[in-house]
Amino acid sequence: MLIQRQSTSLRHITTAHLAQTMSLLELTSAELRQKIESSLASNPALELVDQAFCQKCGRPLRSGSFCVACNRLHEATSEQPIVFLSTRSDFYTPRGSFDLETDNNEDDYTASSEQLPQYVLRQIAPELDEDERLIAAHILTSLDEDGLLPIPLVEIARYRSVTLTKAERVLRLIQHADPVGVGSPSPQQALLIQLEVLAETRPVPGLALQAVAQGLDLLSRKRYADLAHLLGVSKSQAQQIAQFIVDNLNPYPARGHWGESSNQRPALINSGVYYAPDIIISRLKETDDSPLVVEIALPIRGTLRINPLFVDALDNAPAEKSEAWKADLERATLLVKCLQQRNHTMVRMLQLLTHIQRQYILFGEAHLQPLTRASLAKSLELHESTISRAVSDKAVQMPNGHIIPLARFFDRSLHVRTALKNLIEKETLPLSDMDLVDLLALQGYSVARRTVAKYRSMEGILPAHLRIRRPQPGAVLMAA
DNA sequence: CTATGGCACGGATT
DNA sequence: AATCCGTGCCATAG
Repeated sequence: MLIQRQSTSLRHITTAHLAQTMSLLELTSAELRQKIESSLASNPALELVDQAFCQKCGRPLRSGSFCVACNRLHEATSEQPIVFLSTRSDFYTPRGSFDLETDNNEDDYTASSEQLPQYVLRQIAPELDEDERLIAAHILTSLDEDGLLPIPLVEIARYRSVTLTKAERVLRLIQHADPVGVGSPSPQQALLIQLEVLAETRPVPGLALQAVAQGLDLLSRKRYADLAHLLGVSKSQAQQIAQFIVDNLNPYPARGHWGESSNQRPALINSGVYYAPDIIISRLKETDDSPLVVEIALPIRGTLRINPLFVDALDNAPAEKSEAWKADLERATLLVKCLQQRNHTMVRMLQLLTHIQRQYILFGEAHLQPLTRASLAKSLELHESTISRAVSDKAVQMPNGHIIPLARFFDRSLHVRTALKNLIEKETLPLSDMDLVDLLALQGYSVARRTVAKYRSMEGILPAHLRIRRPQPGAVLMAA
């Protein structure tokens, strides 16, 4: 009702409204959370009520997302997935006291509810003396939520009045602890350290180092052609290197690896800490015809709303403050509205998306339905750029626990590639690309010979004449 | 001569 | 408007 009361005054800023709705859409829940936190801190008109409300009827709720009366879970069918906004704890990487004012208590790291810092510290504690422990604690509590160190190390050294060399030693230990690369000042450094550690246990393509060191921006922009040029190799080799990097490294150590490729041993990079997905999909029951349950991360626990006290205070506000307060209220209302809009769009999109890709979600990559953002936009009657934004950078946790980018749902060729992989795995005699074209055609996939070659190299599979007849489907990654 | 990789073009997608 | 992706043609390796 509060919102309604303001809606008249809102009318004149609908353009701003739209603009902000869009920008909220493309944020991941973690990013959105930051935004909300900062708005909350700077805008007195906003208030966070530590109370959840049933998403159906709006009644106060003790746990879950629906009240008992509205609990529709039993109505779900295998056709109709259940999609709702959720505050389940998996979505939150607890990062405890991060108050801007009071982060001067690095000393009592044990008292903090942070998990990553503790986890790292426990690993390296034996190698540290008392002083160094304090430095480590300082560094670890300063990490941002990606596990990177946003402030210069010198500053910490100066603050702790120790030499930079000493601080560096500590940082180095931290970086080599489990999530490898944690505490690095930049994603690039994190990657370099991960390569270094990785190289201790298995061969790493030498060019990967160069790619990260010199071509990182090309890499992240997927400018493989330029990257290839930089490294002096072919484009597809460059792509293979990029693939290797994506598969094995993680520029944001505090996030878990962006799953898939089950043959990756999680020991090294993975840890108790993982990147909280934006969406979690699970089954209601263990059966194959079970309805899907889709939970969309709410960026914050509790409910964000306009503070009623603030509205009351507005009436008898001192004249000179009145304007500023009104502005605050407007911004706050806007944010709340946009948030609702974002949630609504996400729910609608996921509903349809999970319905279409049900087979893929349950039975794996071979069943991915080729789907474009455009067609989804059309059936939802949304603009395609809306879908693009809603999809970009989001992470989904699948029923099998893997965390993948939401964009994977729109892969145009994944099903063909997996069919291809299967064929090659089952082959007794190495099949040439031409043979593969025919076999794929038999399965209903018509692709050109050249395309088969491309898919092969995407999957890191060697050409026929270099494959052995052994049934050894292991991960052949690089051919030097 | 056959199997593959490189490059580049055109249409689809974002 | 920018980018991605499948394909055709040609060069090269085996």
